[in-house]
Amino acid sequence: MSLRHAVLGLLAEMDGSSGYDLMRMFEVSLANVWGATQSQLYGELAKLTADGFIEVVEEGPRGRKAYGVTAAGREELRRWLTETAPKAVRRDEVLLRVFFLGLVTPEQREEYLRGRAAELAERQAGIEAVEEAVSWGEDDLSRYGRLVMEYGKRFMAMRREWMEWALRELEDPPTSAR
Amino acid sequence: MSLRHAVLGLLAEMDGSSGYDLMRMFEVSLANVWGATQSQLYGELAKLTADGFIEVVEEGPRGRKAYGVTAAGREELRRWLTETAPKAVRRDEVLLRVFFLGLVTPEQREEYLRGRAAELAERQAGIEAVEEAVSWGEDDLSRYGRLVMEYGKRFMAMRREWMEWALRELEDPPTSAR
DNA sequence: CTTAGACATTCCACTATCGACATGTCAAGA
DNA sequence: TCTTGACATGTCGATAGTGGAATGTCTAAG
Repeated sequence: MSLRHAVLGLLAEMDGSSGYDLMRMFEVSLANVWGATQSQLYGELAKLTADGFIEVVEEGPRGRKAYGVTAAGREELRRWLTETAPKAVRRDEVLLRVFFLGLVTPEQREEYLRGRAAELAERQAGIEAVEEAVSWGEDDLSRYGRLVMEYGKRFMAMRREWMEWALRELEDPPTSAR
Repeated sequence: MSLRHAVLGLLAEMDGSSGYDLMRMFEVSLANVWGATQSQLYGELAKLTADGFIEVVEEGPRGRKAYGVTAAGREELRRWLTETAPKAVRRDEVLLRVFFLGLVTPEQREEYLRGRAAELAERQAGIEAVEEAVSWGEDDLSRYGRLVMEYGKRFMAMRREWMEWALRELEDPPTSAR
């Protein structure tokens, strides 16, 4: 149940945000870390309110509701951060397909890997665009957001290198040739 | 809907496997790539059978059912591999928490990162154990499984290095100190 | 003979996620 | 004034995923 904590965390750092504001943060800052759709987000806001972890602190124009985290919400967030263990990612569709690459032709294999590498290049460009666009302040979100961004860069660089290695490996098989 | 294709792919390479056999493959070979629980797996086998992508080719002791991929199944697999685009991962609980690390004490931040690094070391040991235990043959699954395994190693090494960097970054903040 | 443990399947209730749709407000410029 | 586009919230149905329990069979060791 991490969407809940993503919302709670965002709200804790950006008090008085609306669902719409949060949605934008999910799209920009959290895009590669924890995605969310509108329906999920508004649904979670309703549940969090019902559970007493957040509350509407102000109603603005266009039906805008600004939320704030309650004491219970802060406690829940602290509990999640310090007392629960994150579970490791164990799903990667790109890699899953690599596992089955033996089922297609050599040309298709190469096409697949080159295609993924191209996507990666695009995402890399995207992350650099965000990096330049975001005004990095001295607040906590900037501070730790920077760490996450650096991770994203390293991650993509690593994947790129691995793909190049895999392509070489495929055209020139190791030790015992077939 | 990738569980479906993971099952189909596994079955295409290991014809005549039972749900139980597949379950073990998910646990060992696919653990870091695409996880599945029993209930999911058996449910998917039933659906795949209903859709005509696989069929029971043999019934063994203990109610064992050995499955085989049908022509339609092979076609579906080929289609998936060559005509559909994989969607990028965009969920990482470990990183999500890093984003909110500003909400806890410096000691807890460090504890968190060190804890993740320890987990990583464990997983690294695990992957090496699997590497040694698995009999790497010359079949396709071994060939491409090796690529995936190499990815796993690089991934964990990268995360480790990043965590060490992040720890240094936290104790010695960059440019404009606070 | 007994029993532990691997083999093997199936069902269930719950929660999470996705994608599309519906509805409406407000500000600014043509 | 009209229209466009950003702002803003919400509902729905379908599918996917989790975790646990129930049930039973076969084999090998003691």
